Amino acid sequence: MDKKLFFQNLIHFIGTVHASTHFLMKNARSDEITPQQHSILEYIFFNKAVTTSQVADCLNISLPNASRELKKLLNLELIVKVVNNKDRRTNTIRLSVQGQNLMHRTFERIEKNFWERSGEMSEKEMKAIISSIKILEKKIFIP
Amino acid sequence: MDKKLFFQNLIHFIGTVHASTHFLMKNARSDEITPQQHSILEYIFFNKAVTTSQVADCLNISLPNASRELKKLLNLELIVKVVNNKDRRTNTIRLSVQGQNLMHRTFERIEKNFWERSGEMSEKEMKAIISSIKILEKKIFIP
DNA sequence: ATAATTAATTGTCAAATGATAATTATCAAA
DNA sequence: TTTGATAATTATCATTTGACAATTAATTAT
Repeated sequence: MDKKLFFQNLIHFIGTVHASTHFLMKNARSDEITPQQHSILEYIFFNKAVTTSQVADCLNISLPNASRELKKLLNLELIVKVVNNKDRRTNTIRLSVQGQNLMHRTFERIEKNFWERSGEMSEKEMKAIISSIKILEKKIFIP
Repeated sequence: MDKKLFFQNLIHFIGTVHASTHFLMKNARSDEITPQQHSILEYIFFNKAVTTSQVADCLNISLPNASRELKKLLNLELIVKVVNNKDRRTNTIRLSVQGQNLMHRTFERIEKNFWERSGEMSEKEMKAIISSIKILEKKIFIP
């Protein structure tokens, strides 16, 4: 298989994932927070504990701006911040209980959108999808 | 398989795709355009011909703001706009040659980032990935 | 033919995000 | 222990994006 063609397929797939995401996100994001703040909370949600630098690096935000947004989230009490003992310049950031609740509520709305679009799904279909996801997560979209 | 668990896996996967996208996008986006304008160009790129309303709907932008961004892209000569004969209130928007070139250059940088991260990939691996993508595109991320 | 819709545009203001310089605190190495 | 590097913060300004009202032109329905 041609590498060029392979990559084209991949890019196309990423495009469709983004399009689907836009659809699933409709009316799903809490209006307490901005889109970027949602991305940050989502990132923390999946990674459990992160530093300011990690947020900046992984979401392509400058460190000062990441720090600013995290401060806002802290003021909203959606995250908690603890200074690391190992290296006291860094801090560990986690979701607060409120932050977790907010994300859960958001995911519920997304789930609603999802099932409305997809309709019923057989056991077999679900299993095929999950195993496809596992393959892609192993080889391409390393979590 | 539990529907709830199935959806959790799916959400997690979408999260990893987004994270990977952020990584692949590093230094890839042309600095002639803003992030949102890039999304719009990407959307037009994959859908060939779209209307202003479609851009607004699919990218979750209000119609006035979509119109504004498209006007900027038109001034940059990255898109072309033709009034539809069927319904003269609407217009068909496509990438200009310049717009196509810009996207191709962007994808080349993304591709470079991708192979740097992934290293070599066997024929067998590529085929497994493509067929996983096809399954997901058929059932979940309908293009 | 008129009225009611619809797609798109323009203009305006507020808010979010991006970029950059300067500062503080901590750590690591010479 | 001084020097240099790193993580994070604060402050500031420019740009981008979001929200909304008003308008125009074309279409559809009555």
